[in-house]
Amino acid sequence: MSTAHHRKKQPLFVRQQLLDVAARLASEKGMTAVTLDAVSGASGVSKGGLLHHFPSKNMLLEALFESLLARLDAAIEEAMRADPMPHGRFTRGYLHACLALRDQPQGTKDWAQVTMVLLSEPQLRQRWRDWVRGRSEEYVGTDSSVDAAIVRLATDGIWLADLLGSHDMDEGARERLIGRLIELTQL
Amino acid sequence: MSTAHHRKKQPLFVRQQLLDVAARLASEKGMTAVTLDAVSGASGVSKGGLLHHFPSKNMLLEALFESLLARLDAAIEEAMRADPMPHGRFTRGYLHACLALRDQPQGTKDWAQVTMVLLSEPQLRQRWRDWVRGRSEEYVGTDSSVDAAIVRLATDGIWLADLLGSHDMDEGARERLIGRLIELTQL
DNA sequence: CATAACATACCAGTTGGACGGTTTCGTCAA
DNA sequence: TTGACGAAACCGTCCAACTGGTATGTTATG
Repeated sequence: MSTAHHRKKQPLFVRQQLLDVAARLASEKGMTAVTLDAVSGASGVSKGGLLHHFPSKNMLLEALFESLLARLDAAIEEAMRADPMPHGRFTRGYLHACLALRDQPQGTKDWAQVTMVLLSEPQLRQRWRDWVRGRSEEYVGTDSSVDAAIVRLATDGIWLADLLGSHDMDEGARERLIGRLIELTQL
Repeated sequence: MSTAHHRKKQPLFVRQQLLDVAARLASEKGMTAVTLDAVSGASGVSKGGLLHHFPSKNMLLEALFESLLARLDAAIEEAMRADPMPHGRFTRGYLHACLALRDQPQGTKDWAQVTMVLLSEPQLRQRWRDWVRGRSEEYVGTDSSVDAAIVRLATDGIWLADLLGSHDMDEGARERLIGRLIELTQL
C-alpha cells in the first residue's frame, strides 16, 4: 500500500545487510538483543522480509556463523598462498588470519566479538568443532606437530585476549611473541 | 494457600541453587534460555522467590559471574599457597587453577561454558577486564615478565580449546605443554 | 511481633513466527 | 519486441506464548 514495495529488489544486498545488522547487535548488546524485530527494524527491512531470507531465527544465526567461517577460511587461504614453505603452513595461515582480522581498520573488530557470542550458543559450537576437525584432518600431513598445536592454541589465546581487552601488552612484546610463534611452526 | 509456603526456609541454599540452575541453563542452552521463568521453574522456586533473592535479571547474572570469579580466585589462592617460589607464582596459580577446574569430576566442565556465555554479554565483559587489571596490578612485582604474560595467554587458549572441544591432543602432549609453561614462569 | 523468606496473581510489552497480500523480475512463447 | 506468467522478493498484520517486573499476599524464624 505504501511506497515500501516500490524500492528496487536487491536480494543479495539485503541479505548481507541483515547479517551485518545481526552481527552488530550481537557484538554491541549481546545475544539477548538479537531479536527478529530488532534486526528487521535496524536494517529497514520488514520482519516478513527478514523471514523470507532466513526462515527462522536459528537459520539466521547459522547463516551468520557460516559467513564468519567463510571469511576466516578465505583469510587463511590468502595467507597460505603467500607462504612457500609447506611445513606448518596452515598453522601460520591460521595465525596470520586471526591477526589480520583484528588489524583491519573498519569495524571488523566486531568479528571476534560476534564469533564469541555465537560460540556461546551450544547449537553453533558443534559447527565450530566440525570446522576444526575438518581442518586438522585436511592438514594432518603438514600441521600435526606438537609445536603447531601449541601455536594454534596460543593464537586462540591472543584472539580471546584481544577481544576481551585483557592481558594488554605493548607492541614490542607482541612482535616478539608472534615472531616466536612463527618460529615454532617451522621446527 | 497450597503447601508451598510450609517448607523450611533456607535462604543460602535456595540462593545457591538458583545460581546453579542459571549456570546449567546457560551452559546447556545458551544465553537466550536463561529467563526468569526458566530459572525459577527449573529450581522449584517461584518467580517471586527468585526476584526476592535477585532483584533483577541483571543482578542474577552479575551474581553468577561474581560467584565464578570468587571460585576462580579461591582456586588460584589455593594453588599459590602450595607454591614456595614468589617469582611467577600468580601465573602458575592461574594456570593450575584453570587446569584444576577442568579436571574436577562433577559437572564443573560447565564452569568454562558458563564463563564463556557470560563473557559474551558486553556488560559483564567490563567486570572481567577489571578483574584482570586488578590482578595484574596486584602481582606486578612477581608476574610482569613477558614470559609470564605468554603463559597466561596460553592458559586462556587451553581453556578455550577445552571448552570448545577443539584442538584435541593426547595426554602426553598436554603434559609436555604444561611442563614447558611452568618452566617459562620460572625464568 | 518485626522482618526475612518465600508464594500467587497480574501486567504491559516483546517474542518468534504464520499468513496473505503486493511488487518486481527473469523468461519464453508469439 | 512484446507481454503474459510464474516465481522470487518483499511488506504489513495478527497472534499465542512468553518476557521481565510489580504488587500483594502468606508463612516461618529470630
